[in-house]
Amino acid sequence: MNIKKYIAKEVQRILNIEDEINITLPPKEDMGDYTVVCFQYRNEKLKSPKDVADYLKDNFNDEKNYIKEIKVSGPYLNFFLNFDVVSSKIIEQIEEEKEHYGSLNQGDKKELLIEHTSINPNASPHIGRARNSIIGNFLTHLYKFVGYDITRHYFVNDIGKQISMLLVGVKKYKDIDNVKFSEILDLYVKINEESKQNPEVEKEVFYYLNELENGNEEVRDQFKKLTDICIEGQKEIFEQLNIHWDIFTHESDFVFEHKVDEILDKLKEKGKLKEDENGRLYVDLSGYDIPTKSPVLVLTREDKTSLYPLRDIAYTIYKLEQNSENNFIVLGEDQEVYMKQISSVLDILGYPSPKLICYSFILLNGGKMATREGNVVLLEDLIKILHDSIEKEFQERNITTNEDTIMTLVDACIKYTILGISRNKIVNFNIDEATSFSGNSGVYILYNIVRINSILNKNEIKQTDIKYNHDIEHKILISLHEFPHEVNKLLETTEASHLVQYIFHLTKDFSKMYEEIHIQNEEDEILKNSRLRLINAIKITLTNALEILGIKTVDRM
RNA sequence: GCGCUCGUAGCUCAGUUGGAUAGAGUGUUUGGCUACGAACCAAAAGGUCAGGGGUUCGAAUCCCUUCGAGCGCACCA
Repeated sequence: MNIKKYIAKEVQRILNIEDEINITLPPKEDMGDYTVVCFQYRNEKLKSPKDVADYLKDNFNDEKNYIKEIKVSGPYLNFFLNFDVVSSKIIEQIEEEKEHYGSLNQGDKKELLIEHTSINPNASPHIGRARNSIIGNFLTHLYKFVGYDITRHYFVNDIGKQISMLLVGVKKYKDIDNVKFSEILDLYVKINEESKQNPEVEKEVFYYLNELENGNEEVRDQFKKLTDICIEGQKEIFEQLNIHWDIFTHESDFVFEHKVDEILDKLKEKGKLKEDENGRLYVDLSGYDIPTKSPVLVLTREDKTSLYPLRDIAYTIYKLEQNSENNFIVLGEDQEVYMKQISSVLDILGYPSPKLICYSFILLNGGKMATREGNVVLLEDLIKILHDSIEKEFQERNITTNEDTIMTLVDACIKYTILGISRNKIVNFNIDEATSFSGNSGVYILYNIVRINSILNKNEIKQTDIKYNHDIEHKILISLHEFPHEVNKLLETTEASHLVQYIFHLTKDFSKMYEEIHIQNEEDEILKNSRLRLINAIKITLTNALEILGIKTVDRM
């Protein structure tokens, strides 16, 4: 059953048009349950929107008896649903589909490849970087939910200047065999400071880079050792947020396996590879619409060692060869133009481009976070702070709990907060707000699901007739029925904040229902059961919605 | 300087893709735990939707312009 489609079809039939009919929700509940705005359907015969509304009302054939009343309110045509018929259909659909409710199996087991995070292996991730991971993780769960078969990729940047810089730092202040992940960030900040004063550091950095690209096995081992420590450390932190990957690909592989040389050869064949007076190789991208001063992309240094774009192109082609149809990448806004350059090169080489999901930065106290400068809030620190304050909340309430529950709440707080803000909006990170558990927060949502559980555990659901007699119940029913539309919308916009809004409104409505009407003490057996089934349906829908965000629920808290 | 993104309540953000009187959370003031968990609910106050112009039945939403913020603009990754 799809009530919107039902109404839309009938409107199309009456007006004899093919246009997509936009069905909206009226601004106030007492105005109706669904609205058709009639301005755009005026024609020769029906000159005013009110004429259209009247005409639609008079000719509407409600053959399934879903509609109780149709009211014309100026240019608006408002539909009041017949809940005696519709309620049980909505509830039964959710009960049948359970953990799949909301999915229309849009993916149909097709494969989908997504790359996200890919942090430089020189430090512990900060919350700015985590936005990438959390969005990537959301997309993974979204597409999985609608039936795609997902492969998650992580590009290990193990060959760049930063990692060489770090190597110099570690060698200087520490021992490469004994350095711990937790020490890496300090070492990295320290050596960056020093390289500003001492040009010798930079020299050394390039020395190791050169040796690496020239196949010096010992240097290669050292790079590998260092990146492995970092990647393992990062994985451990992301594990706490239940974020994982299937495939880790090392950037250096594309150099050692001469994949980058193949790219250069192909570009040469196409006549697009040029060399400047210093011996650097670059691609000429004139003809492509790229907002840079000069339409070129430099691929190698003077000594022909590869620059990042060249290795990235090789990597992207590797991914495209596995999946060229559903190929996603999550990148910060600073990479947007760069990605256009890469796409242009891919086009020259005859490849499509990955679908780019972009997001704006997270600012700290109004300023940008920079690993190099050390002014960052580390994800692991945020996790600790949240963990401790949640633990304290439990103690104050005299509730015994466990580590799993606390960590699920921590995870919910972080993801809910980050995903609640539109991707292209800058996030001003505030530690006090991030650790607030009241109002619109992940904890609020999980708390209300716990209240539902608490009632369901004490009462058995019997399959009786369904009836509701309260406005808030009707409002919730419509929200529940809207969920598959919401998921569909997500696939178009890939904007998680829409779903966060949906979750919050539904949760708030439940909370209101909980406050205003009896459930387990209701004497009318049919009403009581209907309400139990309603809150169970709310639980299923919320759980599914949270699953899409990558958030788990708890039974008790 | 040019390009992209953003500017909505004291603060943090929504706004159903151009529709009805612009909404939440937080903060402030106030009321509610002898009914299912008060990490909750209810009420009040709070707005020149950055400013100006335009498009039309209708604009926070689209176009132009000014101001402000973030990001980017080849040899970092």
